[in-house]
Amino acid sequence: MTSQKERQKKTEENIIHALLEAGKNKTLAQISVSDITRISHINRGTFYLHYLDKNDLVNQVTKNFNDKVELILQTEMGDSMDYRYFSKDEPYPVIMNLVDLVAENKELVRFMLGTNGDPEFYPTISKELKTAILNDLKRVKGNNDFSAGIPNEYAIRLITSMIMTIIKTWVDGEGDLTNEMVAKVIMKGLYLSPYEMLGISGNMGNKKGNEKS
Amino acid sequence: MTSQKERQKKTEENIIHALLEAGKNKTLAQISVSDITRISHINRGTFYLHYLDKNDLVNQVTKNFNDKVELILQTEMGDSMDYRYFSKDEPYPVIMNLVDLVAENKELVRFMLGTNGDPEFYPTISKELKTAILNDLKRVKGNNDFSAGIPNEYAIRLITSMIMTIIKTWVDGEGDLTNEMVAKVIMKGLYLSPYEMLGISGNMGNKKGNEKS
DNA sequence: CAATTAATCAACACGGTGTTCATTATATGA
DNA sequence: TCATATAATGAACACCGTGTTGATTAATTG
Repeated sequence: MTSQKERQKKTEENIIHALLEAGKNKTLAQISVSDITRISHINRGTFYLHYLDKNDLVNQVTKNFNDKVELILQTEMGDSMDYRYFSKDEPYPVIMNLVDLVAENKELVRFMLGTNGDPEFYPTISKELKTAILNDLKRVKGNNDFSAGIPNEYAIRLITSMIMTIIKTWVDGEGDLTNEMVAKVIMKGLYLSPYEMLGISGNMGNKKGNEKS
Repeated sequence: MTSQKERQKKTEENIIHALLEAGKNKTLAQISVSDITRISHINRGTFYLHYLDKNDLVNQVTKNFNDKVELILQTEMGDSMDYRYFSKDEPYPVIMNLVDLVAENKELVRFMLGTNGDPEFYPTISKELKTAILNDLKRVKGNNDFSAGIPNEYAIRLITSMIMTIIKTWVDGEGDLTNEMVAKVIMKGLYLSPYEMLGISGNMGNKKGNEKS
């Protein structure tokens, strides 16, 4: 029935599941290999047959996810900043694919982005996003700097943090929003200012300045 | 010369300094009490005369900072969303005070917000900001929901993450921006969309929709 | 100078780590 | 089916950081 590889795979799945389970009560740092093996009813020695240590486990799990993110960014990013998507009120394919990926790994993302998770998770994905966005910007606007009074580094970090914040809000929440709804929220996050989102005098601070009084 | 209290205070300052020093190479979780006492040339037993454990140390340090944040938010928030500041191109006093506070504790904030820092640091300040903003919104717009197609929870989290991102970018960077410049960047973050910041067709996705096809 | 308090030092049991080696359980394929 | 791999178990090991204790030294106070 079960091959040797399937047997190993099942053990590793148990280990990963136990990691996420332990993560409900403890920080990643507080979780011990002993915790994981206790929860997964696996011998502690067995753990070390599969992973070098706890860090190795976490690295493999997160790298697996990050690779999928990179794949999406590298293959789908070309369509971003295409105005047609706005006129159709459709999210960029990149965005849609990323959201779908998150949906497929919601528990993992919730844990890793959460207080108990891996502090490296957010920065790693953030950096991937940042690179992809920068490439597209250069393609659209040329190599020069593209600031409206705001240093590039700030502007780009704000975009990535906007995307990450929406995703985090989504996985943290009750999950009532569909994938497409979340993708559309991200799209709005690109062309709406915070005050516009809140319905606060959308034009009071337009770029031309306002000398009403 | 040095009183007993000053003696103790100096020891605690050494401990805190050693914590930040150790944080340059290790995660907060990886830092051991032994690390801290080695760096500060203090007996390990002495550490336990001042703090219950490593967590207690971190909690005291962060709580001290967070209390100052709350004080600013509670005393200065009233002026926020006052249009006059926009017409004068001046940052809200709240923003200015927060930026000044960060400037005074730059190394601490850099560490705590960084990958090696306390995973609770960001969420705690974020929650404080969120509460303050919500209170002001209710004051300005009444108790109802204030969405422009974006759920409230998302919109408010986006504002706080925008502020936090700018602050993190600042403390991470070379520090070339002055306090006032950073405060102004935050102000722009309130009424500019990411695409507007990057100088990308600021009106292509306005709220009325664009059916140019 | 005597009393008080801060800091040091050595020793302790405890718990998790990563490794080892022998043993048991399961799958493979001739 | 049976011998052979290989996956998983179980027990033991030294190592390291923890948090505590009790005795000692150092510094401040009045």
